[in-house]
Amino acid sequence: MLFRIDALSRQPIFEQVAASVRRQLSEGELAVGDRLPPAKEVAGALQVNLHTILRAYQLLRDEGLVDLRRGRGAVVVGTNPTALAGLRDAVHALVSAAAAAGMPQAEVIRLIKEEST
Amino acid sequence: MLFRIDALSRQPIFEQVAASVRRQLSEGELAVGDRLPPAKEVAGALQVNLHTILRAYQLLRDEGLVDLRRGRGAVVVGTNPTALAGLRDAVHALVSAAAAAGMPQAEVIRLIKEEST
DNA sequence: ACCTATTTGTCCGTATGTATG
DNA sequence: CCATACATACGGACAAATAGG
Repeated sequence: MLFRIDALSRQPIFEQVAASVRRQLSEGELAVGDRLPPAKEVAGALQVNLHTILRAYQLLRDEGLVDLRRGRGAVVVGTNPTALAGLRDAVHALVSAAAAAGMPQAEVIRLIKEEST
Repeated sequence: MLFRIDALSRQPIFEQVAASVRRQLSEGELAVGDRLPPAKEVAGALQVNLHTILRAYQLLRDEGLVDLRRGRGAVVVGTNPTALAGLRDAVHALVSAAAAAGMPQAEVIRLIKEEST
């Protein structure tokens, strides 16, 4: 996998790494189900700190592009404009809104059931 | 400002701090335009690392609740009435999307729980 | 069922940069 | 110019989940 980082750029390193992954996704060099290299490996290759790569990965996770799990790594999950992707966005939007409002999960589920009827 | 942290909780400290702010927002103890105490100050009071507080503040920023600027601090920009309005919309959008995808309610709730973790 | 290695998650500490006032 | 306060990055430590032997 290719990660090109410009140390002189004013753009943060973690942003550059995330952008690198996004670009490969949009160009089809990365597909759903593909696994990103372990953060430690990327950090070594780019000679940057492990945390910086993990931060990039976590950013991609927040964007819904990858699934991040301990012991398993980072797996591409997004990038397909399907009905399910829209649904995933809807879930994310709802959970974020609930968090912003300080609403507990149980109440969110109650609202879902109420709305479904 | 009150920040209560439970060191024994399995919930991360930065999440507890963010939740603390969200709660004060939803209860009107914090209003738009109010400024959160400097991260350094909170860190000192709670005896946790500065970064942990900054991470909580950045999470709140990502949720659209506060505006974060260097030298200026963290200022509340969002509040619960708007958040609650957005939440109603989010619930409606999700239920509609689930219906369109033919997804059963139980599965939607499972997704909510998964996303909430 | 057990153990080990892998990999992300969180937190701490420190240093330096940069925008604001 | 100077103090304040967030932003990024580095490094280290330990925890927790996963996978494989």
